[in-house]
Amino acid sequence: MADINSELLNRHQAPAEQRAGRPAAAPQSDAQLITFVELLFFAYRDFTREADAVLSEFGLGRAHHRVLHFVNRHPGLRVADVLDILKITKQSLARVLKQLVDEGWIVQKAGALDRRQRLLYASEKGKALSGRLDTLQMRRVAQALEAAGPGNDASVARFLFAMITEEERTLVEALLPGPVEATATHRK
Amino acid sequence: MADINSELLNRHQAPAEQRAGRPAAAPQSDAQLITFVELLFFAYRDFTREADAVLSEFGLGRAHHRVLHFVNRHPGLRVADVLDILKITKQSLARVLKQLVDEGWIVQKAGALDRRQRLLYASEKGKALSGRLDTLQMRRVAQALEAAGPGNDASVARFLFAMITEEERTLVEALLPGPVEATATHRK
DNA sequence: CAAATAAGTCAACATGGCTGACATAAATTC
DNA sequence: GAATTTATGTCAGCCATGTTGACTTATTTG
Repeated sequence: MADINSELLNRHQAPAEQRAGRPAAAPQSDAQLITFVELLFFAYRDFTREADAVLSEFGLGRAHHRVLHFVNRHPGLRVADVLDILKITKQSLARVLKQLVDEGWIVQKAGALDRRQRLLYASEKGKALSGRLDTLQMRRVAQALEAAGPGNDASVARFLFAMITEEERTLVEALLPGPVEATATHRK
Repeated sequence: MADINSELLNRHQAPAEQRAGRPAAAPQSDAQLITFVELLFFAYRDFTREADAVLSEFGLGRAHHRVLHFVNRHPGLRVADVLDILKITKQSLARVLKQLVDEGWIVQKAGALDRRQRLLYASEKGKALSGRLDTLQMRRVAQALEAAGPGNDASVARFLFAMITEEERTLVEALLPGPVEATATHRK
């Protein structure tokens, strides 16, 4: 892995303007947009790292984390809700959910109104683990928001929110702790 | 999936202040930080969707995309470089790289100085596919940057960059088309 | 009561990670 | 020049997590 840095440091690409026929009036050059594409990959790659390491101590994976997280944040979530949030199939969910229930991270209760429903709740143990993982990820995010600069939280939130497929945005907004526009603490 | 919206819309959680003993001076409330954690999940989930769909038309997956992308962007990349960028094992890479080479998306040339090296280049066909996928993802990013607000590009870039594990940042910066601080077109 | 719905389950398969062990060719070092 | 290190490839197998399709059970609803 020796000299990847030295090799690459002198390889910054030519400006997009001298590439395909794109007017200079474009809001972003291709090179700038590619920067964001690549940053998203790297950011997400590392975003999940610490949590994955903790999870593996308990014989759990990222899939378990996602289920536990949303169940913990939304007590009483139905199985169908989780499927809709994660966009995975019932069978994929079944595998990880079964383990989470068998090992006591999540408990199921029949719905009071509709007894076909299995409402999901994090157990004390589940809450503790979910909280621990949340702490790791919140710490990383907090640090990154600081780097973004004070007063820029809402911009970052709007960016991430707009990355979501349009049809999904109302569901996501309903799931979030609060409206996307209210993520700024320092300024509006 | 009927009533997830109505169920959830009234479930916004109590402010973090009335939770564990955290001073009010904290730069971000827990709820706000969780918002970013969740937004990252949803944003990335959808970020990869369109590209995955195109890739599957060609019998390729996300792993192929990542290799092809970085090889296309950095012609002459060595196998060891790709491993270091993607943080996967040689055997994982071998599987997808073999297919990319066998099917003519990527070509290998022995290094001129060190003939043990297999320098990787995207073929014309590979460049075309990579470009097509880049276009999809750049379009999505451009739209999201617009939503973030003009002049906020650099903030978003700094946020994403700071999400990367510290030790990896110099390598990533070397790979990007330009310095992270130069992502703003409208203002500094 | 019939039909629709919520959830669970079985079987099989694909993708993309992983480990460990070993092979080959070329470069480097002694 | 022989020995070692390095860059890459490869075999074999395992694991996690996604997929499809078909079918069951309990319960609610029309």
